[in-house]
Amino acid sequence: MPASIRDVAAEAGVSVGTVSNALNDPSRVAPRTLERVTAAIDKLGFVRNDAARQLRAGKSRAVGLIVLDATNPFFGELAKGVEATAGQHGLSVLIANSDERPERERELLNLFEEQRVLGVLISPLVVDPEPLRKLRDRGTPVVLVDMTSEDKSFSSVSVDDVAGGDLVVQHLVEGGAKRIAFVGGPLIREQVADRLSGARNAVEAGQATLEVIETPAMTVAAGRAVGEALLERATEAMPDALFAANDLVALGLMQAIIVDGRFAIPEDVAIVGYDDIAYSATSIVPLTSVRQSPELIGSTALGLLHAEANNGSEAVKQIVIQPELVIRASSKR
Amino acid sequence: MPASIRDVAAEAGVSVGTVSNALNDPSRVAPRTLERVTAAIDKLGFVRNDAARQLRAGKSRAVGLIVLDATNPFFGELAKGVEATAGQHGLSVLIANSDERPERERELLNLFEEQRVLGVLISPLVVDPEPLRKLRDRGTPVVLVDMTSEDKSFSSVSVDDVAGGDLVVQHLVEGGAKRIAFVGGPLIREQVADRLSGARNAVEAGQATLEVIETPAMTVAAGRAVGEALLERATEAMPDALFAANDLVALGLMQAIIVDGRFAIPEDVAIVGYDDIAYSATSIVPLTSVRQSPELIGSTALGLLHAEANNGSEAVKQIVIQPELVIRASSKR
DNA sequence: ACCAAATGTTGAAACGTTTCAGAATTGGGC
DNA sequence: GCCCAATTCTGAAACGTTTCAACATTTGGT
Repeated sequence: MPASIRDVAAEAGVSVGTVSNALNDPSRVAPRTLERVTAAIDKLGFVRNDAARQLRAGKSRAVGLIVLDATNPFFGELAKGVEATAGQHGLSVLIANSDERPERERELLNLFEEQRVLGVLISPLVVDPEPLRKLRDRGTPVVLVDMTSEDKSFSSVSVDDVAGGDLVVQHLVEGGAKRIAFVGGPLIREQVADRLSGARNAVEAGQATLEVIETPAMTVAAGRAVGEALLERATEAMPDALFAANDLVALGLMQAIIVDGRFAIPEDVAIVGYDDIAYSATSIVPLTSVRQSPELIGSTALGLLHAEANNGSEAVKQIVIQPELVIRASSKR
Repeated sequence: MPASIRDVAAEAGVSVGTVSNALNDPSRVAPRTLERVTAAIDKLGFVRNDAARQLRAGKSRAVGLIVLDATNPFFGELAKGVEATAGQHGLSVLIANSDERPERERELLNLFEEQRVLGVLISPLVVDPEPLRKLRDRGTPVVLVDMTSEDKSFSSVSVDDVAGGDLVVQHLVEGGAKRIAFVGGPLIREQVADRLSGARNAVEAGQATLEVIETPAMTVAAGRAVGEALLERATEAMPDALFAANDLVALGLMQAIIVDGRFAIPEDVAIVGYDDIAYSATSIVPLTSVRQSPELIGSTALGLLHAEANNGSEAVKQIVIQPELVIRASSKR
């Protein structure tokens, strides 16, 4: 039974209304009174009960963030961006983990709605927008993170993967690449397809050829397998530049080529990855990569949420962030 | 203005008490009534207001988790362990990020206390236990995660680093290592010192020598620097086994040795790391490492918290988890 | 058919805060 | 000393839920 505002009022010899004022707008209470109230609070160890405050206010000062995988550093950085911007608006952030399980995602949405959060930021799992739409229609703003919304009724923040692919291939061509291979997959994944499509744009503009090598997944192992296959080719059939659809694949390619030992990176083969995970900078040959700036995504998303919470649906908009090429040794020549 | 339980009661033609019962213990209400209530809930899109429920109940069904760095996969896995076990007890988890900043840590503790969480799991920043002690004394159980408590008044979950160091060196000696080097630092860090001390125990039991090479930090770059220094030695002065105090250092050592090319891993030099980060399994030569099982730490910590919330301070205890050696190619011989 | 027990339902109180209309006090100008 | 305005303080209502004693209805045994 923690001390309530009533206990504080009694201890300080004032009314509860005064204590409340002292808490929320100290300028409205006389200095002497304020002092007594503060003393009483300290003495009793009073801590405001947020449930009661929120019940009265009808809504909370918290936003919910649902990420796909707390283990992925990408989402950690995203959360940091969200938290930083939330702090500026006096909001707090509740982070939860859908673990890529749809039923967990539903549970969390319900939990957040019961909490009457100010809004929800979500990196959605499936393309079943029904629960999200319902939530939004009942008055909780929803912002999609790291994904475009098919329909334009949700705010969203995503990254321009076409531009990213374009950047990479432009850079490779400028470095003198003639035979480029794109490695990644499956191609049905929107992000992969967009990166490839950006690469195609850039190749057409330049003087190079583009070969596509599809992988079943984007892992180090998949990259290594493709690398070993490439090394069996005649030397003249070897691409002189590899664009991997993410960093893990790029690291796998790099490992295969280094173990083989016949080709130097970047002199004989340049390699570029995508995502700029922390380990890219520390690989044997530091990896050129495309940085998506998860922190920026996070803070932008929170900004949209805040706008929508204040101005309603007229504030809905889709923001596309431009990626950035981070050039390191694996492609420098 | 979302629908309240009162609106549902009116719609269904029953009293609010009945709706509440239907929500919390459906078996207590007649099937026909239950049906009407459910229909009314669906029709109105009613979602329970957790603030009111919590106000009435006096406490919430949520626990707070404060981590040092959301970006570190270690804490992501920890969070998963906590969430899984919390789910079994019908609790939800609010994750927040202290970002290694003391004032942020205090803010979050206050936020959680205002929310009247059932308890707090914290990977504490500094050794100023005062705010934690106060929180605990006001009735919120606190469990320290990944850190031993100097005094025994807090529950805690930590990992036995001495045992981990012992395991590693035992394994190396069994593989035939005669001249082992320990690489890591600074040695004032408790975890590093403990790992070294475990290594010393094992060396004394076996027939090998142990050299200590202290590093200023535990990064890939530091490991690579040590590796390059070792390679300048006469061949017969080269250690035949390297125990790195974490995986990043081990990866750096490995990179230096592979680039040099004179020594084979593990035939000439065995390498073992510590932490078993995800990238260890995918390095050029898969790395043997010591797994701390953050998920187990998390679920154990939540268990302690739950016990303390139910049984009070008599449930306080310190748990030390035994680490596990994961043997991969870098030390197999 | 009757009674007791079991089952189902009601309605008001209570949780701790904020809000706000109005009461009380203070202070300045004359 | 008096009046008006500005400042400060008060106290009760309201937020939406759960709880629980009391009331109502059904069931089953005889």
